[in-house]
Amino acid sequence: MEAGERGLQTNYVSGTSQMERKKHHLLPPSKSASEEIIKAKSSEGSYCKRNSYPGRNAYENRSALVMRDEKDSLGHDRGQENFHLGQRSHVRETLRLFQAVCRKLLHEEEAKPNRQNSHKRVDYLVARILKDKKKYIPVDKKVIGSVPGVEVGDEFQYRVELNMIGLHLQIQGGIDYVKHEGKILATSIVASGGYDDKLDNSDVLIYTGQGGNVMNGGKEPEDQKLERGNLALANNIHEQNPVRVIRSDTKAFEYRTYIYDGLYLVERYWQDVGLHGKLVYKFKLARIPGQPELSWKVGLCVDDISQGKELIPNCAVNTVDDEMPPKGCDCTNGCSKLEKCACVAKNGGEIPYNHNRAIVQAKPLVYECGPSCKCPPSCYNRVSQQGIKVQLEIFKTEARGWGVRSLNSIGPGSFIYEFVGELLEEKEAERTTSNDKYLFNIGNNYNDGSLWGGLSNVMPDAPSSSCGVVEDVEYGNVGRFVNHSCSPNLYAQNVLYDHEDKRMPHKMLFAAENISPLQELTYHYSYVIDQVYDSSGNIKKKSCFCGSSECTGLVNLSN
DNA sequence: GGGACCTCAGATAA
DNA sequence: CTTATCTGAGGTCC
Repeated sequence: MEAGERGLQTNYVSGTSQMERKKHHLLPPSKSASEEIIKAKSSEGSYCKRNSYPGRNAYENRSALVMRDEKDSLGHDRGQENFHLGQRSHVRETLRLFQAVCRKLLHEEEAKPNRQNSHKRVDYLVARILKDKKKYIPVDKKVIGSVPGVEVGDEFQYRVELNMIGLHLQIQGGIDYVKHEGKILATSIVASGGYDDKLDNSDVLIYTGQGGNVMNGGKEPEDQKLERGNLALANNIHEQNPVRVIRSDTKAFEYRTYIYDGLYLVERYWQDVGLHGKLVYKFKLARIPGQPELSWKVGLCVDDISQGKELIPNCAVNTVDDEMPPKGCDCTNGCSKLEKCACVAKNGGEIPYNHNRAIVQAKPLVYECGPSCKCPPSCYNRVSQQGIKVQLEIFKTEARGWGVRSLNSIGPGSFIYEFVGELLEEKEAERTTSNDKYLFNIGNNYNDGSLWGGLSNVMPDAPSSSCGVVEDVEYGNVGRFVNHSCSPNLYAQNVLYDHEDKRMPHKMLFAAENISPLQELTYHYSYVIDQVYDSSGNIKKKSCFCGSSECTGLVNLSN
């Protein structure tokens, strides 16, 4: 295999013939960028990259498309695999950064007393900033077929995110296309119900063409023309090249999401009379078989999934005893007067959460309003104390025993659950730890880089320093089932609200990124190297199967 | 109070 | 340089 070809490969294989396959392997991201990434990532823990991608339910049994490739030529596909994994962390990093800065700016907007001259479109603003800072995934030419690093089931909050990672390069347009050998071919579409589409749950999608002022109510409706996006989609039929489909789910839990639904082929198109009486184009797209099932489809039968399995009840109240609580704030208006609120002061002058209850950024310690505060439960500074909001489920993973996943989409910064454990002095922890208990340090997530100075460090991948040892005991909640990952999607945040003992903060787990339904929740067990010994004095290590490209392959703990 | 509808400013690619 | 575009926020109406 030529090194240069590596980047040309996409994960897509439709037919069996080499000729057919070639059609779908077009227009890669830049070769130099790909090679750089491969170099940077492939040396890290390669043997750990087994069956699953980091924390993705739908990928545990991997895409059949890739499997087929692996049969063809093993060496070749390992390179491709590495490339994908490298790109994947790149993609995740980019999205996290975007989301983190969005939360930050949104937070600032919310704090403004009058919203007159405020930026209404935080998404555009942040997109611009990241573009200027060259944080976008570089795209030399538009990719036809799978985009490396993006997997079926991935979810996004804003359209610009699709643009940022090269999944769909139109900011608002629904049909993205590229010129190829004198013809325009559609590369991706966004189906969000703006037009009169048939968006049922089958693998067939009837997509309405663009134009005709269907979306623009101000103008006279016209017949749609077979040009631009419509022409591109029509051309796809002859070329048989795949189209990436991104669906919008407006009925998602909490907020709307865009979901990457995988590759489709345009089968035919026709004209129809639209709602306004003018002609529109309709395109029939069929999902290419062999791709991972979409979780939102599975989500339609949530009841089936949860049957016979344990659904987690609301988070157990913490185990801290009832010492006299400290004095809280006297705010009666939900602590919106920042300069007057005692709790806000403890947080450095701001409420650490957005109005949508997402934590803005990791801090060494977050002070929520507590029982002694006069503010109502609806106060923006009461989030994690209100317990689990997402539906969690314990499930059997492929290679890691039991794990935990959510039945809902989870927005970045959302509170997930409280780790209920018991604080122990380190020595005592060593002494009392038996083989089957979880023992690990909970780091504090303090990150000193200012947002603008250290953009890439806004939301840490893993706790950094340690400040105590927690042992999960028998009354431990869902946290005991959450697996370790070297590139986790949760992180632990210290929170105080019902007492002021900084040695015993609540360990609250928040989402570090957008998490799709049924995707496994993981976090970094921030262990301290060489700290855990077995009974004969040997350091305990355990193979790690998290599948992350950053995986070291070993977890130093007894598990 | 929430959902459906409207309006309007918008950034970018074509 | 226009112009089109399955945004996204905010408002209104029921």
